[in-house]
Amino acid sequence: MLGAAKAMRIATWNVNSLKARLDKVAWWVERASPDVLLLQETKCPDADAPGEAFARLGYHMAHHGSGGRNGVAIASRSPLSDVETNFGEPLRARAAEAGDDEPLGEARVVAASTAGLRVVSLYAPNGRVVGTPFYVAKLAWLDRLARWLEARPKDEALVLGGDFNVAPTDADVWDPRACHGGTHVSDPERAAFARLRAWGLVDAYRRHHPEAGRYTWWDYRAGDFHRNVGMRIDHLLVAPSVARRTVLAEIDREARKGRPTPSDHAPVVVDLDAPGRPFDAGWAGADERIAARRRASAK
DNA sequence: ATGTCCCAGTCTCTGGGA
Repeated sequence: MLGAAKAMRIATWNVNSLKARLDKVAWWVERASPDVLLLQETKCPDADAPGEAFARLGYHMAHHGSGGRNGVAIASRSPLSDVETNFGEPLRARAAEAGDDEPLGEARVVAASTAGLRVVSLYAPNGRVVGTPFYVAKLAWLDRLARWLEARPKDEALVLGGDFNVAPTDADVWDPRACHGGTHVSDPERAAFARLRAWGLVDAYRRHHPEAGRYTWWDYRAGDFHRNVGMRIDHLLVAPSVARRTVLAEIDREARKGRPTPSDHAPVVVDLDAPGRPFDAGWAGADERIAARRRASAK
């Protein structure tokens, strides 16, 4: 080998309002120093996207949002080109033609080329309740995502990251029985996620971490984070050529802690190429502390 | 515990969404 490629760090994070979280995101950028950061639920209109703040941190930014809800972005230390929003759909016309107008009309995808990669930041619909029109629209959106993917060249250095709102297996939820019948875990949602993997995408976190109990989202209520009552619904899915380059993957639960209020999601991080510095994502000892807390509260 | 947080609009409170 003619010298190892320089290490590169990619992260995805649903920040639950980029405006409310700007200081926390800036702190985390300093902490983790990602080369590429995929953001979801910015809840910003494009005109209010904090491009200047990111420029001061050393990042180029592409943002797609209309404010209020949803909103996605890509921040990269390298320039961004060929920016595409919502899979290149004209926002409403072709979506309505496909019979799944609302979710496709929302700002849920932005893609760009940067640092030799094609990166996609996505925010899948929540689905609310199984069997509702919102759930049906979520499945339609995931189907559209799969069809978009299946039309891509197989040898592309693709990174598909974001909040998929799907926990792929029972190992990705705190209690399969408690979750049964809800969204994020239903067979059709899991089949939609499996279809992305069947095409060839690799779940980068699982490639490095087979253990259960590792989540990316915890409800704000009822102390769910401190009891580790969560789900792994944020993912970095990477093409085979990128998967071979991954040397580390982590979920940074430190980012879910503290005040002012954090996002209800934690960032997912993957490092490519040469091993960089180790990443203490805050899980060391956490399982034992959570178990002890459970034993104490059960008494 | 129906438990919190964020946003927009009705705007120092309420309702919707997650």
